[in-house]
Amino acid sequence: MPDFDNPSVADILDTVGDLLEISGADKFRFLSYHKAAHALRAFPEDVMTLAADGRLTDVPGIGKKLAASIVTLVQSGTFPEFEAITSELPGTLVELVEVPGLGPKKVKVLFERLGIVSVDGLESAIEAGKLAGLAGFGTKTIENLSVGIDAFRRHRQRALIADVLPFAERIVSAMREVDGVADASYAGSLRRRCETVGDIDIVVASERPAAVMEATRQLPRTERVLASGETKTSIVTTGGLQVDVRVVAPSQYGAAMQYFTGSAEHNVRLRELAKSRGLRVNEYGVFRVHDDVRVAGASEDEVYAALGMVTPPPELRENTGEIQAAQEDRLPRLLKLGDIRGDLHMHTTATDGKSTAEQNRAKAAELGYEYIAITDHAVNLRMVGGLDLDALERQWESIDELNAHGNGPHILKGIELNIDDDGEVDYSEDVLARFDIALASLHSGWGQPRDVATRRVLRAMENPLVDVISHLTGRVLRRRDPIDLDIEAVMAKAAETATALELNCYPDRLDLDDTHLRMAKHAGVVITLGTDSHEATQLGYMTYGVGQARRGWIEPGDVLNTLPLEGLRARLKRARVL
DNA sequence: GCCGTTTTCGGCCCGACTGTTTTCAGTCG
Repeated sequence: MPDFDNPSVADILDTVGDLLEISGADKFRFLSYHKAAHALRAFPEDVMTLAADGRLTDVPGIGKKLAASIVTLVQSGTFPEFEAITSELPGTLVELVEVPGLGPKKVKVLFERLGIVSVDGLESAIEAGKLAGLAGFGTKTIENLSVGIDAFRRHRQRALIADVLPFAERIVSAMREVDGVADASYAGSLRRRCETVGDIDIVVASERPAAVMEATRQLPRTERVLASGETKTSIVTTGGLQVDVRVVAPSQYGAAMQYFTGSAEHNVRLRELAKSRGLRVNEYGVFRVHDDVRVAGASEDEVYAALGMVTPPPELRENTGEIQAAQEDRLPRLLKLGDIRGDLHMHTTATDGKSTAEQNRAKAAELGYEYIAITDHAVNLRMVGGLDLDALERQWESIDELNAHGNGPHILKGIELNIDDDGEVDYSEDVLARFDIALASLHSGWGQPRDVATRRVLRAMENPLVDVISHLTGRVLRRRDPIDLDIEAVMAKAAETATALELNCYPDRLDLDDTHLRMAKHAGVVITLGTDSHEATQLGYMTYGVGQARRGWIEPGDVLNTLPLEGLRARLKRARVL
């Protein structure tokens, strides 16, 4: 029986949905595939169990038809609808839809008229001038497609941390079950909490490496074994992700973890430092050069101590000042998930969210939060039903009701405002004054010149009732480049006006990035963390934001929502004028 | 294709922006 998990089934459903859309199928038919895929990804039970128990229809969005298809899929590796659509359209068309500027309709034209089935094919066709004269493809569109292809190439290589981390954790669990294994962990960019990762590095401590190598080759979703030797095996998963598993003796585990966690730059600097002390560092330990005696290696702390420093947290290991800080024992005490007392950015069914305020509060209670802010879209974002004054009154009333009755985290009345072309926001001052917290963000104008875009953000920060600028650059990882902003000017204005900047924790945003965060800290700008959750389960995305914050050297004192509720209120910008 | 139901079929959100097919389709969110 083929091995499937929720993401791999979801990926197949998404492919069918995309191909159906390209083929011109009914909108609601292809959307139902995407809805089912999305629900399956977030569903807390495994698809194989659900299929075996006949409970797939428990997943919202999966009805009788899709349940039967999924059962067939997990039993046979395919299902009739998948076969039918992939015989009509090549599956590679899906990648073309990923190119910014290309949607299903244009992809269909490219396929039918020019036989283009891939991004490479599209690029060749553009270079050969074959698109000229094609209906719907003017000079400007063709020009934009070339840019889109570049962006596609630049962004597609690496996987999002949120897509990889759960899989890596399952591999680690599997490795720990292998006979003779003393310890196992993921290392590399994943352990450093990079926002995207190119592969998964696993380090295993065992005296019986052969058993570990065998277990690696047998991992679920292994498509291809690239290499498999005595202590190292590399595989490629069905999702195209490379996994490298390395086995060392338990006494070498710390050195191997240090070595494979990197970064390369961090390790180079460390080895230079070791050499100056008459030492040598490799994945097996720290050795004295003159007599080759091993002086450390069982633990990372031992390795770093041998080199005269305390252990820097993995998130800092980029050779950007952490080694000197570690030598001087003045490493920051980085933010931890447990420091977060509430989530300051989420949407509800009042706009484009899937959960109610009450459901979000229930999830927040699970997470141990003291408060949350409901921050639905403001009126000018009409495409998602942004809230007008009447809708606001209704929402405030229901929040008052929830806060008065029932227990759970306190709900703050928030809003996500739109920064318009002049840097103004959706409501007048008297309305803004009635929120507990107001975020403002860019939702348009992605191609604007730097000075124009920057002016909008600066203007918004001058509003005394805009507390936070949310997802500052608007980037979407692997999909949309950040808007071109004068970040320095933004930081200076934020500090001057006491406007907080949000670290948006949604996995494909993670906006601010690590560099911006360090800039903010340096400038004395306060940070908020918000998940931008569109359904209650996504409140769990906070962990990815905390990882990013740590990469940005952020400490609890830099973050507003580590404060208790009254402390938070007192520190929001509006407290100065209200 | 799912869902809810006034149980057997109709509803499923929609507006702004872009480029171009100059009156609107396609993309985006």
